Amino acid sequence: MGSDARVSASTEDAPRRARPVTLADIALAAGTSASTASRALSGRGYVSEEARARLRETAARLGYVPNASARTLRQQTSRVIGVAVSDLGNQFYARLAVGIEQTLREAEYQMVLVSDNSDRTQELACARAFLAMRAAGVIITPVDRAAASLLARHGVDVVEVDRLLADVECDAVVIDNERGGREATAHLLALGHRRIALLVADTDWTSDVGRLQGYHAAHEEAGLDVDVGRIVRIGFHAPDAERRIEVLIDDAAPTAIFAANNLLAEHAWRVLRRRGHQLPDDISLVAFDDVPWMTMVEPGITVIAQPTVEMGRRAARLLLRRADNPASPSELVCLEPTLIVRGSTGRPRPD
Amino acid sequence: MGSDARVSASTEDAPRRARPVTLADIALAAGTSASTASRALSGRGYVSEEARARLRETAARLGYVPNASARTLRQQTSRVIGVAVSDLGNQFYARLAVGIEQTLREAEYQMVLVSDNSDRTQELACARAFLAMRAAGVIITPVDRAAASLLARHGVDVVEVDRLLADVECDAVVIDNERGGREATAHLLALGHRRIALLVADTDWTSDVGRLQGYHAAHEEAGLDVDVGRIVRIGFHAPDAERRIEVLIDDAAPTAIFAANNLLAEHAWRVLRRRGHQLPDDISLVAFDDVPWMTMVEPGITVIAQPTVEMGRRAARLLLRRADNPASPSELVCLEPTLIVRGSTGRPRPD
DNA sequence: CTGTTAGCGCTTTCAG
DNA sequence: CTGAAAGCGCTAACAG
Repeated sequence: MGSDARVSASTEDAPRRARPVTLADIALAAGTSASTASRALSGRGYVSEEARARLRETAARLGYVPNASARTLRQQTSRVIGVAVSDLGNQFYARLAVGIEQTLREAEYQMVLVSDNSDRTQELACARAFLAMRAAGVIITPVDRAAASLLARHGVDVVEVDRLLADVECDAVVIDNERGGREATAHLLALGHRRIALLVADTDWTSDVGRLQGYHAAHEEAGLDVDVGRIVRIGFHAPDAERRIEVLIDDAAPTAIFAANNLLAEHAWRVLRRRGHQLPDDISLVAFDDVPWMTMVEPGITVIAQPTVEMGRRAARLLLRRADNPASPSELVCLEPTLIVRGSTGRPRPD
Repeated sequence: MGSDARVSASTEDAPRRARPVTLADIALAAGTSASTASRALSGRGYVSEEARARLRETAARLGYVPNASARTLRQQTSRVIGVAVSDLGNQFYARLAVGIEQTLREAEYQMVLVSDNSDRTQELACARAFLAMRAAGVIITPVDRAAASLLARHGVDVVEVDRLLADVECDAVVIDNERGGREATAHLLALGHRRIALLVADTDWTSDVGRLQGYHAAHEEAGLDVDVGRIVRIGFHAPDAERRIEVLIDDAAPTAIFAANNLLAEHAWRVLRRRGHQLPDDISLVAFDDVPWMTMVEPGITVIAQPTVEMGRRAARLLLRRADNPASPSELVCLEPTLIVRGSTGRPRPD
């Protein structure tokens, strides 16, 4: 390729790896002291207009970039917010991060985003890293109690998103998973389904447990018993996910499937298509967590949608609020999911 | 885990934010000096086995977390790598980040991920933030020359990913966009298409320019002229993207469309479906950048696939290599895209 | 309004 | 092998 067209520009004027410019350099160049320079550039404390202008100009001319470490060390707090999510490759978490960042940016905080791959060890390592950088707060989709607990013990504010796990007091943003699970199931029951399979992650997270409870509750409200043989718990990276779904279909002969997250929905959908089951005539499918492909496939997937980006924004706002008012009682924000009916659900085939 | 007593005690009311444990605290508790404690815990310098064990134990017992700011300030460099991508919500960038993080984690670097929303101002702000935290290096999907230039001027190693933009020497990872564009177009030409529309982002990035050139090159190789009326340049967040695609279809009556990124492919696909065009009978579609929905819709989308995660990994490796050997000449890694033929392309309807 | 001074927590000479 | 001392760059008291 034509990579050699990339000429090295005139590096003469700027000595390559020059010592970074410090406040002292600026003070010297502007004929003042470091403290005045600090006051002028940070905007805190009294500085004459004249001096401020001169220092601003000097700083710009010299290409001054404040040293965040020095500032953090001195002030014992940073403008960094740590964010640890379970899986960046999953659009749900990516969109959460988008919402968080929007809000933090407006408040001039720096998001430090990390993916912990749903691994307790990695999550704990993240927490430690956030502590090491003296993060002003942490937003986390928790995998294990240890991380939030460690952070809280060190006085770092934590906001849990998507699920509640902490055994310490902290703010949280979730959706009403029980209601979501109930509405998904009730929708199928109302259509006349009586053999509804549930695919749900095999965690003890409140998100999955809530959806499972909703599934039970809907049956109960309808005066129906649940056959636990129709409930399949499948871990995040289970390599045999699709085979287990096939077995479920063969053994339990469900007329409908409720897939309690977007990944399981994708697996279920692929299995159904591969085996030639028609949606919704042969089998109905309801998903949890609306992602773009669900409106692209034919028919579209009926889904319990989450306000994902908004969840991120709210989490960030909780943290900012607490930065202003550390004493405020911990708050649980519970947003509402929405049933969106598309073509993947219909009446069951008469027996 | 430790005593529940301290947790419940501190949850009660006041002094929440206990002073963090420092090296001096550990030294004191272990009856030694801070320097020895530092040597013991960081593993650099001579420490007796006995002292090392004792200090390690004390540090663990007190819940010591090293202060990254102090260390960075002292050592004049950090273990942080800044990563700025154009759009976290786009799976391409998310997967890039996944690859980067994998590799950095193994090398015990901390990724600081930021989305700059393809905005020059935000990108520059990110660069400044990375400078402020004395990042050991930066990986960037560049939007503007200014950011890389600023970083390089301050002696920070930069790796560009996905496109080449810098006017300074730096490492980079791209794919052969020209070849990808050529293969996509040649595939359509070979099928007999003669009116091939091109949807491409309206940037001057090498990625888009390369794909455009490939489109031209394929026509040239086939001895065919390009009608520029079939080329539509559509910006990232263009609200009228789909309307412009409709106009294109109406005005230029293409028998095939080459959508040069996953977003444009999605727009094109939605327009085609909405208007009832059958793929590939009425019109063929080739995309660039394979994402999951392309194997879910019917028919599947023929695509030029990129090794996205691998691109991230390679970028991280370039940075690590340069950390070891700062003097090494700048390297351009160019990976190969792959044509995957699916059902969305076929012979044009005979006129 | 401005300069002096001190010190955040850590690492690194440099002597012992 | 260990400790004392200095200092990274910045800001907050505190005098002037």
